[in-house]
Amino acid sequence: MQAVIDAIGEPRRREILRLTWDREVGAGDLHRAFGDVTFGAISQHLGVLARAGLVDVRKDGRRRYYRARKHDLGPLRAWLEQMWALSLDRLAELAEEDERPRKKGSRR
Amino acid sequence: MQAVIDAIGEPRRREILRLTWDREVGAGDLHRAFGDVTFGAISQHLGVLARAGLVDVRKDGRRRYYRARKHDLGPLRAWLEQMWALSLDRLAELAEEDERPRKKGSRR
DNA sequence: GCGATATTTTAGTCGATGCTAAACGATGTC
DNA sequence: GACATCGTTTAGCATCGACTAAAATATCGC
Repeated sequence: MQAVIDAIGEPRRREILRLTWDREVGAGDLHRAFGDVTFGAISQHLGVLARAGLVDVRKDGRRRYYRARKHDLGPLRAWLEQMWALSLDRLAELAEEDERPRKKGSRR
Repeated sequence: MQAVIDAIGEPRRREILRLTWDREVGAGDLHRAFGDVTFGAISQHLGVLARAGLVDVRKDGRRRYYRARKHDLGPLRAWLEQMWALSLDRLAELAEEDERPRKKGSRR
């Protein structure tokens, strides 16, 4: 949870998540998408995101492709919803939204 | 948005939000709830939360009562939901791959 | 193997932020 | 008014994290 918040607390990391949200993107492409920052810096951000479990990495030759792991923003979402659920009568509405696929163990 | 994330990025501030989520709490009571930190530090956290618009303050004599403003965590929630919304189509595809019993999308 | 390419890791700098202690401000009580 | 109580603000310090430049690692083509 803290790791998730730390990860999305940095604007560049949010941008990386956005860019990789529904397709793989190579580290170099990500770097080029920014332009005002070093490759090293981006790599470090990717490291943070990976350690927080928010991106997947696929290695292909000397390239590395990153992709957001949407469902692992879940803790944050759950936290928010729990906050509301504790007090709000929107509980029913939230419960409806919440019936998302609960597939095999992709929990953490 | 950034202000909201910064505000909840600090564990103590999250705890303050939690404590004031559905009732007013005096600054002194909040301080006492922590115990391992100065009154000044708590006051500073309260300032951050207030500036981010995440708490209301009510002044009564020399006391100040704080209370979370739930709906102003909205930006974060909206951001999260937007992220998911952006990938809804793809999610639908994925849902097909899963052996998930096809139920109509209860998404809004 | 050698050099080029793609990425990560490391060392060091700098600015932001949380903390404490102390000064300050405002309000209640005598 | 004098004094205590409740809270905020300030100054200074320490830690953290984002950044750069450079070194290290890995893989490709020759």
